[in-house]
Amino acid sequence: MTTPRRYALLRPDLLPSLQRGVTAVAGLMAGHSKTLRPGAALMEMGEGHETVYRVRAGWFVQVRALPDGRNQIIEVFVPGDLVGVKTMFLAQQFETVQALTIAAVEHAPCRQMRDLSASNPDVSLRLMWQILEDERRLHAGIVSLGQGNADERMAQMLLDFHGRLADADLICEDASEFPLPMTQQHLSDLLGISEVHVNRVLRRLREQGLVTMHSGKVRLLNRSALEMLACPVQDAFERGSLDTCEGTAS
Amino acid sequence: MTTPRRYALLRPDLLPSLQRGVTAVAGLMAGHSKTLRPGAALMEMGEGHETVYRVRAGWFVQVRALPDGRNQIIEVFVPGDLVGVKTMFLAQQFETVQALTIAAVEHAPCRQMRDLSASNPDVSLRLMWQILEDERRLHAGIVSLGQGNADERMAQMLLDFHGRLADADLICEDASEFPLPMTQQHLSDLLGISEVHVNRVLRRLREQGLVTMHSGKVRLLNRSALEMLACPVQDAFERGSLDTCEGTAS
DNA sequence: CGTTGCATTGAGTGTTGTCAAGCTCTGTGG
DNA sequence: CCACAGAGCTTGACAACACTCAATGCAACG
Repeated sequence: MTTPRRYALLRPDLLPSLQRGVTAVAGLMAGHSKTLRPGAALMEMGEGHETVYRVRAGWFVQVRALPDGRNQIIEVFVPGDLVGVKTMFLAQQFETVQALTIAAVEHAPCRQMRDLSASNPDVSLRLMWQILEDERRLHAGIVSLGQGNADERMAQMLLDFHGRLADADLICEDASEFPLPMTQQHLSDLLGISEVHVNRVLRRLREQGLVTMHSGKVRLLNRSALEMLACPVQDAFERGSLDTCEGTAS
Repeated sequence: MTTPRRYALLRPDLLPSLQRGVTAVAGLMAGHSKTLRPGAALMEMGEGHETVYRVRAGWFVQVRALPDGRNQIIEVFVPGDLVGVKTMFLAQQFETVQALTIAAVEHAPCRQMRDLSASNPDVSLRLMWQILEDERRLHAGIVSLGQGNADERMAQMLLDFHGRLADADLICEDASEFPLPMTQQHLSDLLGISEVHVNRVLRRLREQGLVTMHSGKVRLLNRSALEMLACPVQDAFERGSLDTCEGTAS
């Protein structure tokens, strides 16, 4: 069997262990599920938590609310992601995790998961893998926020979601349309751009024939132009083998 | 015995295990050390790596180089940090880790560390803890880059380093001066601000009597004003109990 | 048919980036 | 001891990008 794209970065010899871990974690959670309405919080900032979740359906965001009313979306979770692995080890949570859509999760007690992971390296690897993936996305986010202008951030984000949904088998790899259940306000909080400017960037991309966005659906009209735009702030993994980037850079 | 501040966020019942893990990891690395000159790379982007390191002395930065010449510093490592835990599991590395100063590291083979962590939950927890700390700082970085203006980012960064050095017992908690072996170019790459603007921000802070920076030494002249400035983008842990923040916010 | 939430647009402002020059310090070689 | 070079720091002038404020459009929904 061949390595799925989502595990392309894993050391190949660890793949069997990870796959056993995925099964074991799913097994522990099987049968314990919960559904949430849009806007409902899965975890609240400032508390300790005793449960670890796996997203079965729907989208979630992890948001840091600043004392003066600003918000920063730190991560977005889609089906298949584990949520709350960190909080298995921490006494306190700094962010709120809330549903963007109608959503369903499975869950298991932290304590049980910790015990299982202590006795089963496969489970431990599964948990570690989730954190490593989170971290990879955080790195991408830092680069995007730190070095990208508004257009680059937007393009990078769109391609990132497209890739993640394809990895999770929620859309076909070469589908040009995919769901994005976020308002422009959400995008603003995710990209660190004002809401008004998000709108202007989207207009520009639309006018250039790159992307349209309507009622929660994104359509990528010119993927390669978008990749060109996002390229400077994308990591090699997302770029794939496509090295067309440094062309006419200053 | 009382919990050290650096472990304040860990679930208290895990503290003994973590401390055993720290010892076990140190034991595995004991005797294998290496020194580096400023600018030397510990790990290079694009390769696989077979070694995990622990910083014994000096500062390191993890940098993502963009194809058009821009750079983003993603993390900074100081003594006590483990470097390369991620790469124990990944086939490829996306960032370069390089020394800012003369530095010394201890190291152990990835494979050995992985085997040890599979058989010893204490070691596994020690590795996990490093990643969780990294992730906590990445979250702080995302918030700072996404929501903070140049002044806020600078203030947050200064307080962050002060706290980390104090946690690592490299300076006294209430010392007002600490080393910061970074050029303004480095700060620019870390904060996502142009080099010229970094200079302007520093001048402003100096003129307001908040901070001075000379030849790699920072002096915090008015810590509480700096905390006030950074407050919006700081997490509750860094703020401590100080809740003076939302005062006159719009 | 008004209300509500979200999207869109324009005008004006301000923070930050860019370009270009000059400065300070330090180490090196004459 | 001095001249020089190089790295890093400082400053000013100007341009660009992004933010704010404010108004309007638009669709869903009761």
